[in-house]
Amino acid sequence: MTTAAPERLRAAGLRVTVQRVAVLDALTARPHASAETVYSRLRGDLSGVALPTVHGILNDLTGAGIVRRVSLPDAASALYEVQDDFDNHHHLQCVECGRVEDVACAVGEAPCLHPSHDHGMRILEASVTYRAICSDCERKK
Amino acid sequence: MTTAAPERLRAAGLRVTVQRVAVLDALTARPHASAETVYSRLRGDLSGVALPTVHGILNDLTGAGIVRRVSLPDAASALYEVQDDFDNHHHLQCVECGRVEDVACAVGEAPCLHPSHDHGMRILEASVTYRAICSDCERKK
DNA sequence: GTAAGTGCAAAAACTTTGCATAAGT
DNA sequence: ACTTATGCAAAGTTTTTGCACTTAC
Repeated sequence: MTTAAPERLRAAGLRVTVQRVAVLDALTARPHASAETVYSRLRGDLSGVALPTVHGILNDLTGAGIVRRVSLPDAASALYEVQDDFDNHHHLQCVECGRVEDVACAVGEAPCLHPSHDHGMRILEASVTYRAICSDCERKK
Repeated sequence: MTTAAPERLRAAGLRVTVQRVAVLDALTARPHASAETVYSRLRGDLSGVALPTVHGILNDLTGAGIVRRVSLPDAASALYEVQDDFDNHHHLQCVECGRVEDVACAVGEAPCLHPSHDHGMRILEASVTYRAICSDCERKK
């Protein structure tokens, strides 16, 4: 069961504002959204939200660990998704249309993979990205 | 054994220019470089290279499969490295200083991992990124 | 000689910064 | 009340686009 937005914010020690709740709800409804995408969704519900504010909120939420920032090779901008601590998944992206799908990770806990040599670094997490071509794009070629 | 830059370009059907050779050589000498980094290295050897040209060259080389574009979560810009078809490696990045290290992949051929569900997509490649903290940065804290 | 690549300037896209105003606790 | 967040404008970065000029084949 997913925890509601206000509780998540309070638990992280952040103030509960309509904007933050709206961003979290928008991301919960549709993950893998860019700041721009979230912004355009909010414009329907909230009167005067500004794009820089959305960036600021996403940064705050990312810093608090509520949201995860995902950098995919075939996306122009950073994508965001709500962080479910117990759901360590990975991403599958179509190199043509940029569509993103979640893929369950075989191992339950993060980091789910271990490098052969750690170069003296302490591993925080492993993320796997699959570059692929979706059936729709394959057909168009 | 690595193939020399001009041969690589010709093999890919690209014209051999001093700029392209210089970019390839710079990337071979030091991988994980951004367009800006490559640009600043070229300024020493070549007279009038422009940053937009470096971007253009990197795009051409990436399109031809000679160079690989790497999007890491803790790097502001895209990084590039020469594509060695028989060396399928992954990346380990320090979240503090952004340092990048290569990690050999257990399996020799790409894609070295397979998603549990492919969502109807044809997988092209899998890339693994480890977020970590290097010993230098750990000490500074 | 013809097609392709480069140089540079200008612009586009994404994100951050700064400060007055507004809202949360 | 006090502190923190938002709105907006302006600026900073990274990357792309356009076109005259040059170079590779």
